[in-house]
Amino acid sequence: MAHMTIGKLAQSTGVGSETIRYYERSGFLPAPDRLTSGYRVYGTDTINRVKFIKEAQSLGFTLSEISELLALTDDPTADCAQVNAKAQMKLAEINKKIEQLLKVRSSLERLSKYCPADEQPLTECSIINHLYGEEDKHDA
Amino acid sequence: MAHMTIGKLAQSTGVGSETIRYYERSGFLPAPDRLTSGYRVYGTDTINRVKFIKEAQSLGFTLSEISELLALTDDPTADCAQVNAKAQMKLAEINKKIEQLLKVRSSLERLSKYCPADEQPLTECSIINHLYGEEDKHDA
DNA sequence: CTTGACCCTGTAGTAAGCTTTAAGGTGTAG
DNA sequence: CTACACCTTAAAGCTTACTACAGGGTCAAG
Repeated sequence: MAHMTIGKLAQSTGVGSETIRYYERSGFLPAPDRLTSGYRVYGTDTINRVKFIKEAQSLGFTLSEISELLALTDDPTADCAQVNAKAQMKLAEINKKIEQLLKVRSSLERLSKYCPADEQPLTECSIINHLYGEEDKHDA
Repeated sequence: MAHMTIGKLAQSTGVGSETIRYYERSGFLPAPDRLTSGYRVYGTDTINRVKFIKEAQSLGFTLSEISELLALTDDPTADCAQVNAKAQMKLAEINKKIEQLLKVRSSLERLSKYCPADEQPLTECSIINHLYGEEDKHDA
């Protein structure tokens, strides 16, 4: 299994062949060797690189950020501090998103709490009334 | 101020004129009356509708969901339960997102915690090692 | 009457990360 | 030899919510 075509790589990494070609086109994966037929041939190192991308995505990194991380791993003078800085930036972003969602959740929970949630007409609906800019009767 | 052109509506609602035309094109706002010049003319009801859209967006609803909410407000047989059902679905979505982000945050925090974060080479970096699929030495 | 702010339409571009399509060549099992 | 799965390319399409542009018409002030 030292050498494989794109379908095998796709299978080994759990992504589609099209996605792999897309990664190549976009510069996230290097151009692989080719058979005389033109078929792409990959070694196991590419499996690792694709898995790296997937793992980093699951940690919330975008492809362009991942591309920067990959560049660091390809740079012999790169150090841990550079990687950690990126992790800290991502953590800050994630914290911000969590904050926002918590706020949205509590607004929605509050509105929903006072909604009769039955066959009342919408004039009685705390949610609709709020959306139409009316003052809430149940402000904290 | 009972009647206004698109610029005034935009100003009153804090969105751009282009956005208002976009909402119309997309069916979120009804086609307004026109002057002989072709200029759109709006009444104050449209201000409310645009504000409704913005408020609902800030609660995490997408435009197509908002379109459903607007359809309910235009339907005399609609009741509160229908609105609340949508609010509950949105709450469930938001909760799911929050959960995911909390998981991602704790992964990232853990990885970062064990990263030397100094001038160590990347072979010592807990973050990079994790991304390359190596087992963490510090699993809980 | 000119200037400048405003309005019109239709089309295309943006971000992000793929997915799909069209039209065809290759490799292998039976 | 014939299926049939697999591979190739370039280009377009998808989603969401706008935003920008080109090329033109309108309105009010001075």
